[in-house]
Amino acid sequence: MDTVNKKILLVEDDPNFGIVLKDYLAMNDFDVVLAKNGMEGFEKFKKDNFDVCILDVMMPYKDGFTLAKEIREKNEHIPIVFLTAKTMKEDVLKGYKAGADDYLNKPFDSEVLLMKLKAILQRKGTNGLADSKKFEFKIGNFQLNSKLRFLKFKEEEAIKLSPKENELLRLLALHENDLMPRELALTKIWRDDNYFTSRSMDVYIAKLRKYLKKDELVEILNIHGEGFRLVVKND
Amino acid sequence: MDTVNKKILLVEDDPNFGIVLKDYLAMNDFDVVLAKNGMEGFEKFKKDNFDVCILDVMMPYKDGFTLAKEIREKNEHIPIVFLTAKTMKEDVLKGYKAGADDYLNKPFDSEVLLMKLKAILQRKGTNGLADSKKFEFKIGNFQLNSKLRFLKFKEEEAIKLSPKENELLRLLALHENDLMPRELALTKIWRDDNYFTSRSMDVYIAKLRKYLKKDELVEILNIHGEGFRLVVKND
DNA sequence: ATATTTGTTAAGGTTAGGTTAAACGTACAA
DNA sequence: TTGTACGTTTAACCTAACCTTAACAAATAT
Repeated sequence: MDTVNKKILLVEDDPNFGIVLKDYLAMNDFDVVLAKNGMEGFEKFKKDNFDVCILDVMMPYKDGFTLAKEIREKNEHIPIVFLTAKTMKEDVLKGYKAGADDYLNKPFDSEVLLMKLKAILQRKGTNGLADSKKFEFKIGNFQLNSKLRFLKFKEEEAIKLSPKENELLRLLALHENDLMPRELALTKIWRDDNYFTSRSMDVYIAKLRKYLKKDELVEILNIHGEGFRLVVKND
Repeated sequence: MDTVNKKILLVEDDPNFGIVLKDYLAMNDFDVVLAKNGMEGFEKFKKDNFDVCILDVMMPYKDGFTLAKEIREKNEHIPIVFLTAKTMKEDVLKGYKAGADDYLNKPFDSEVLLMKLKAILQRKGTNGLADSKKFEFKIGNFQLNSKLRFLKFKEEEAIKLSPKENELLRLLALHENDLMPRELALTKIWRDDNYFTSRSMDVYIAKLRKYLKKDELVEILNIHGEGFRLVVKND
């Protein structure tokens, strides 16, 4: 099962309201990253894996709609919820065009927001069967799509991954910054745990390291006798 | 894109409002089936394939939430939009629990409803159940008409496609930019999955690649051991 | 110091896929 | 009937992809 909380990117320029909402969501077992404007929001989005984005519409530098479009380019499945002070129809329409999953007018009932988040997460399937359905990952400046088996660095052309490379990297990503036990990979991916499969896995670790070398923020560390750890610096 | 209208199941007990809304949606190129209550709504749902359901909450015999649950049992992906006269919080919460995709309070702006429908249908994209009806596709600079079995590049003369070529390309297009599993094509088109049908399919992939070579934005990629992916760059 | 684990590269074998051409089958026309 | 046209399958050959094993070097543990 997953003991890890759902991660929310909250982009809200009003610092007072932002902090309050962040704390409220944190109280309800969400991990919240707060960004003060669209720019910062996009930077933070690129550096981490989120389950939902909550975007304020009215923001300096970059409004919520523009941000939403940028986010959609990076991840076409992540749910986006807009917050707006205005009930203006044009805004609503623009929001849906920008790929909104939901829409809330300020002031809104915080309980309704919670309910919407729950509903969205459930619908996207990231709730219950999280691991088995999750196939899009952000690893530093890389984007891993383990369904289509490719790894993309920034705007470079995607590298195709072999099934073993793909599953191994996915497993490491699921345990990002944490131990991924050697035995886990062997039983899950190789379905056998012996000297040779273990050496085979080491070969794949070497391959992945070669791919990931492009980004100095990303590294696969060995924990002697235990397993490996996918480290992503600067969070 | 597709010339076939999206089909909506509208369940609304107020006959005046129901008819007006139905006509309004019909005017906007939806095929609408109107049901006067939950019972009738469910019967009609079972008898046809819809793209979206719009359910009134307050209805005699069977309310919208109950109906939504029954519908969900039959089809876990079909989008459901609730209409309610009340702004009551409990209703909203109950709605999301029942698997709502969206929510509208009466009176609502009909243009907003249209936008929501569009957004929902777009989001559900090509994996809606309306697949079987879809036969016109834009693939980069190509236009595929899988009913008339031709493929047209820009203003050039249309290329005639054989039945197998046509069905295979159509299946790829339905999964544009996503994995089209090898096995899916074999079972759907060849109705058999063995070494020879598989090789036959490869031959057709080669033929399609030859046709599609004209447009460098379009490409059929192989995902080793999984299937193929029709990639369209710059959309 | 010695044994064990890990890092890395390269060679080998196996399977899947890319492509072209010939064989096959069916429908239709002469 | 025989021929022709068309779509599809099978064959053949080749390349690419994938995974394992081997070999040796380096790090780590006992």
